[in-house]
Amino acid sequence: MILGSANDMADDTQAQAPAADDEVLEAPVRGSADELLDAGAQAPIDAMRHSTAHVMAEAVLALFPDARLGIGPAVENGFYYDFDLPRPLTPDDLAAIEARMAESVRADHPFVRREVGFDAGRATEAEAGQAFKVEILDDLARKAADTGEPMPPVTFYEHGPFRDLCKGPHVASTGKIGPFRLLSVAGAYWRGDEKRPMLQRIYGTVWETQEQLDQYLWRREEAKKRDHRRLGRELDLFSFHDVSPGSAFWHPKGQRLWRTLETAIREVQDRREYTEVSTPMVVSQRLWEASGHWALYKENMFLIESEGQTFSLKPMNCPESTIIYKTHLRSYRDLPLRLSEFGRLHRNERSGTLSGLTRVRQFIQDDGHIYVRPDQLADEIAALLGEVDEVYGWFGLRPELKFGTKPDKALGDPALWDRAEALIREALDRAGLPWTLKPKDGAFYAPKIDIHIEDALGRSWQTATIQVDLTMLPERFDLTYIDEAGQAVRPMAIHRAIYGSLERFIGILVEHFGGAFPLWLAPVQAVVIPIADRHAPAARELAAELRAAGVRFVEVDDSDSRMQNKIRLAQGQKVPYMLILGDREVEARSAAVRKRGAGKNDPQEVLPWSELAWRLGEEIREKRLG
RNA sequence: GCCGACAUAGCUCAGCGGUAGAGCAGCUGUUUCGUAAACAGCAGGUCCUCGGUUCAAAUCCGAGUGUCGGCUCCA
Repeated sequence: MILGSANDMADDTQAQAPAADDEVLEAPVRGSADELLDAGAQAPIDAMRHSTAHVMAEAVLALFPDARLGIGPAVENGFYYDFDLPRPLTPDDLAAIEARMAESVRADHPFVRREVGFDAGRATEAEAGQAFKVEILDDLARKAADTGEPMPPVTFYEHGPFRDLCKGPHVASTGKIGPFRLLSVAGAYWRGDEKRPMLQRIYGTVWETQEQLDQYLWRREEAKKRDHRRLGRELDLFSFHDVSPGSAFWHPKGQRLWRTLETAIREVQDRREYTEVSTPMVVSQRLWEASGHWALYKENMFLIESEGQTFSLKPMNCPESTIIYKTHLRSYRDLPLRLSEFGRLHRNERSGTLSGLTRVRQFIQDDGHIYVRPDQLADEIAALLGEVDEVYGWFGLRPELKFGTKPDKALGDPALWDRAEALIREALDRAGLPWTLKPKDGAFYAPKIDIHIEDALGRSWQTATIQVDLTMLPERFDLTYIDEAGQAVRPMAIHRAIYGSLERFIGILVEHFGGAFPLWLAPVQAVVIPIADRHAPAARELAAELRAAGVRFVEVDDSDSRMQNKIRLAQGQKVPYMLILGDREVEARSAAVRKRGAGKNDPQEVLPWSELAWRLGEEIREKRLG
């Protein structure tokens, strides 16, 4: 069971995971009034971004005098401000707000800081009908009362007609605000609490120079072009349909990606002495009661009634792994016992959270459960980090490790936690890979290492996980092995996934490569292009020779299109190699090799078939990135 | 789940009360061609679904479904 794997793993990164259009907009830090007041304005650019939020609030208030203000911090690439408004905003409204903002910038109002006594500050907001601001102040007051500290003074920032409760800092005047653009409107719960009112959040971006703004908008457009949902359609990899929301239909070419990845990780797992298992997808409620899922995860499970019994589609593999463990009495000599499983999982995610391949209801996980003696744990973790390093190297992805330690709510003996954390730390250091600490971010039953990767656009995604389970599987399922002294002893369990969810991983790879997969991974590795019909038989011969050499996915374009059109099509499908055959090549049993992305003036090789087959075969075997 | 937007041919989109359109893709024919689009013809639609308003609905209104942007959730 990979708790927190695949979807869950992903879930942890939702805040960082960008929207499809590459928007990286972070939610405000949730919690205390202090944090709500912190505008996120640390760097100078942030001060300008936060100042732009003030100017936007001024514009909104001018258009909607009854608007109530939430908060408006700077975020990565821009800012937002939350408003309670009498009606939903339209794109026209955004244009009107932008126009108002431009006026305020032109007027060059100075930002003026005012400090007033708490009561006066509260009265000011109360008179203005700004209930959310009053709430923030009341929270501050309550906190001061609780800690016995004196009531803090309240600061306002004013510019022109606008005044806002704010810690600052700000730029000197509105004229210092650079080129900006309002981007979108979204719903956002007040203080991030779904029980509180939903406000309208306007996102915007602002930069020092027009060039920077243009560059940013260009990057958003580029990101859209490599959106895996778009490329999935254009490259005919997969599709989604309303008959099964949140579950991909894998087309032949997408399935080839899946197969290639599966074959590759199996090779690693065989080498590392995993044994592969497969467990049922439909599982009785009784098992989930034993594992604790019924109490804590039932909402996310698809249930099936049959003959008076309740079953569920498995959302995780872990409990069933223990059933296989328990089919034998295990000896200390059997450990580590590495059980791998390509489990097909179903999780009934809330409808609004689904998104392409990155947040789905059905996915396949390259799951693994490793049962170890305590003395084997450190070595095993080190080996798993080695797996991650090797596998991510195939794609040119640099794994970023995050070490999550004991959370406040945790099961098991604290001494065991300390020990497990020390072992993880040791293993991380031994691996020599950079890692960061995320205190209290462990699972409730175990500390963990989550693996994040950055795609080509620098966006961070969580994919893999390594979790050290001292309690849950071993205790709940009463796992034991017989030690040297003949005593029954508890093993430790490691939950791990390297790709995580294949769906998500493929989605990330599509975006990472922009659809231009390296040869070893490409669903169409080469297209043989006969110039005229008379070259088609030779083209088919070449294709067969390539397949025999391990280039599995070769196509022959023997349509009656002209060569130019065939090249254009193959280029659009991002096929790594176009092999062109005319009279000269057929005569010499060679092919003109046009590589993906080659321009008019790039030199082009003409290679004999045998050499071509050998070269491409080598490129595949070495998983060369090209 | 919540807020908002969107849903027209396989794809990208136009049409926004008065007989459903384009480009690309597809099919057929002609063409056999040297590095990113040969030419011509044909075919292709419950305008997401259900209900309502209207003489008349792709178009206006309501509900549902799905998708998108966010928020929330996320063992």
